[in-house]
Amino acid sequence: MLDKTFDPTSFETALYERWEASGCFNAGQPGREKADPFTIVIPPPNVTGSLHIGHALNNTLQDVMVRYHRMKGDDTLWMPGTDHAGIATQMVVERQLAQTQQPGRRELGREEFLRRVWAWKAESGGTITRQLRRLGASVDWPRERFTMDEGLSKAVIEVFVRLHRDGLIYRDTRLVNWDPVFQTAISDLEVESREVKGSLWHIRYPVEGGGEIVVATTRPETMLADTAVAVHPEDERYAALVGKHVILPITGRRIPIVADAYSDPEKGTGAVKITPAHDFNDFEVGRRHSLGSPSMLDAEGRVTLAEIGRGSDFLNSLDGLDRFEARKRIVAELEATEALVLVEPHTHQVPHGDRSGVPIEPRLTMQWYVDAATLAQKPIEAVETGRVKFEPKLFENTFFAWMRDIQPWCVSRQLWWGHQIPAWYAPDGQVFVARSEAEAQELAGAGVALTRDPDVLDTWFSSALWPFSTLGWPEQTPALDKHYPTNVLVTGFDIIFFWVARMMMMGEYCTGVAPFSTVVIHGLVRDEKGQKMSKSKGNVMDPLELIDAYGADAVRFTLCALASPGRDIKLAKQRMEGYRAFATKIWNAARFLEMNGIAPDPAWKREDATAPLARWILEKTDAAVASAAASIEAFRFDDYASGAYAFTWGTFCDWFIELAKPTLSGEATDEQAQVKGAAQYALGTILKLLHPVMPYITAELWEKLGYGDAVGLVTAEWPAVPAFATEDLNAGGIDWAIGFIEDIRATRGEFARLDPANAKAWLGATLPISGPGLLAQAGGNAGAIARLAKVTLGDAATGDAAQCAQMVHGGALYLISVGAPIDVAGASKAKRKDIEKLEKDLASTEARLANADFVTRAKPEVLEEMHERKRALGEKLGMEKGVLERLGG
RNA sequence: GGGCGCUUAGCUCAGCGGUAGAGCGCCUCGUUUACACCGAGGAUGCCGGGGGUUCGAAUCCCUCAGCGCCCA
Repeated sequence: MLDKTFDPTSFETALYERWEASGCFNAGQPGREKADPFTIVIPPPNVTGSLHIGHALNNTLQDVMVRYHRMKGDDTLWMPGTDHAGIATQMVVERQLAQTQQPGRRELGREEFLRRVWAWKAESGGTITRQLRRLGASVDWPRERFTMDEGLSKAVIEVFVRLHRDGLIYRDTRLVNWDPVFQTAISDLEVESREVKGSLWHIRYPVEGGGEIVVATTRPETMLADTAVAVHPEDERYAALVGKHVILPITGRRIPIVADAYSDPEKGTGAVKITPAHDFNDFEVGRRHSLGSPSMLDAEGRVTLAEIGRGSDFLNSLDGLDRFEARKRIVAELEATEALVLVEPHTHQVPHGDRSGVPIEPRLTMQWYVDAATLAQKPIEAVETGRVKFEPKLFENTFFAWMRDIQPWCVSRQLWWGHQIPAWYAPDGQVFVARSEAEAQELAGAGVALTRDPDVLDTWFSSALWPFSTLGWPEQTPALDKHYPTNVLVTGFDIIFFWVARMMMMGEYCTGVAPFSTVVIHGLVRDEKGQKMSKSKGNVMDPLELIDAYGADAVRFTLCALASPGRDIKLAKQRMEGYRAFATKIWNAARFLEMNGIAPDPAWKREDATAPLARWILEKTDAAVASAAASIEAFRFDDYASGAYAFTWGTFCDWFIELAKPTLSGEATDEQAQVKGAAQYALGTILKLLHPVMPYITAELWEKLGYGDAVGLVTAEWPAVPAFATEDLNAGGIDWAIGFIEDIRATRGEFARLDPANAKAWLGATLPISGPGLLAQAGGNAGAIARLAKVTLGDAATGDAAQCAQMVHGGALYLISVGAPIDVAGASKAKRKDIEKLEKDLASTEARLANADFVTRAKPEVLEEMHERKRALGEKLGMEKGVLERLGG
């Protein structure tokens, strides 16, 4: 017997353990050797991470698809794992070392430090994968991969070597985004703009031979490395100065005034200082004018005079100062020497490292670059030709915009944790890229001393290989053969560039095909006010806490139901309460069936179900199954959830169970047996239907009610929809009965509504209702109608209409004898309102039919519908007027 | 500044050419063979403003306004 109260926490964890232990989530289930594959690779979460609500959404959607396809009989693989998150992980371990007063990274040395990182990973790297289990994610755990695994590392080396061989990876000296905290290059995507309230300093630069030019800058300290002043070629104010030189304050260096369209005459003074080594735009200007590009900051963001030379005592005193301290001193010095003209408050966007949180420095260094523009060609074409589709399609624009303007991808990082670049240098600087040191030595020749590049690759380099490296590439493994290319990638739109673009570039390059055929983009999960969740705002919702409070199924269902394609989700706890109530409803419905001796019947045959109610629920069930499948296949997770909800609660609980009660409580007839048979089938189908989104409660009920064991549901066959399914959705007049019951209930309300004293007396009472042909029309549903509408049915309309509640239904008048006085005023008011509405509708329908253009141009079926509408409205209007008349109104 | 979206019932959102839908909330009523995390009934919409296309527009086009996101 089911417990009276539904408590998800009492069975969720145990169920998951059984599922996992049984291996039912794994690909290659028995008998599916020849089945179609269905494959999703998880976008590998950061190994240092923990599950946030965005992961919960992302993985719920994947799980819905995966569980659905598994039930459809596909050989389904959901590949799990994590990425090694170079900077984040190194940061975590370094912080841990510092907190426990252990020697730092540099003191430990690379080898020992890496040993510590692996130790950390072994101990703490499983947080997020444990949490995925709590969510119910049905991934193939035995195949779990990590981007630093041996096989995946081998793939990384292989790709690097191949790219190098093909000239698609090269070393270059360019400006990179430099993170002074981590002292490494980071990618554009790891940089976020933050609005900063700063100043615009106007500085006077004396012109050689007399005069001056005032430049405006947000970064005065970089003037130490200025190599020019630029003015707009058409700016008449400065035309005479172009070609002359200025003498830089502080360093005393002589630099040219150049004409360059980069300078905006409208901004500041119209003259800008050019510091090629410290600004991306200036770097371009420098290149156009063949300027030098000395740096004035070192890797830690401290002033260095190494490239600009020593000079005055003041200049020399800056050596080694932090960049912000140097700015203060330089501004003070400029002020003291009256070189500072003006300081304006100025709010501007400053790039910050997303991990370190400090302003990044553009820094001129030699790094390894991937020729992304070339690699992007095939992915672009794949999307253009529809080989890869975005859902929703709109996001293809975002993809194109980025891919068509893609910059060289800097892949080297000055870190220790990651895939060390397979490049070795000879003493003369010659580079040998090879799969191993031995291979490099072979290339270099015996006896040449080789040093390996100390840098590692960007984490995204290995993540980009994830869809095939996890399946064994570069080996042509059976798994790769079967499951690659994968079917779907699911990700948030904020991460299109990280995942989608890079996986597609590498997939096309390495395997010749796109790594997936559909990209499902979902929105961000925000708080109920639509604000982004953040720790600082304190509005973060922890999915684990939500699961504890509402159950994993309710959390999953909520996310699924709210997942309109590509739209952000405003998540309120209230929604989860609502869907927890849904889970409770299912539980109670199951209990009701159990209490009525309705049990799974493997021998049950749908052909035997001839009773109208049985036929009716079977047909509704079939329609719900078809619609759920179509929604999931169309990636309409919201439609899937709301359709299943409406069917389960509205159709099955509110109508089927209620209509079945008279039969169930009566004699053990053949009809009762049929209704019970249909009921057990419908409930079993509901459990299957909801299993992709609510795996726990469905499995628990599946087992407790005796449909099978909870593990079995995972691979149970998705319900079949027989061909006769939608033939007759009004089997035996059930739909008529429902409409009739609804009208009686509404009529009661109208005729009792405004008179509380009487209302109470007869709202609760069973009243006689009669009308022409009623008993014949009600047929086998008479008992149910009587029960649900609280009436006793009679066949002919008799009695004094003025003393009865009157109901117009389907072109006939029905009288409900009332034991107490009816609310004449209230009913008249309601009728007048009905009549008004009917008159309005009729008038507009008639107007349309009177329009010659409409009659000649509208589709025939629309025209016919209008005629029928006119007829029905006219008929109903006439009858409602009669009702009002008899009421004396 | 450039690009993309959004604006539909009090709230959150579906619908995207044939007379407006859901969930939640609200109001009234209700201990009936599961369920008060429930049941029954009800109210509520110039579908952001304006213009156009069409026999017909929430739905297509233009425009304005407000909001949001991305890129510079």
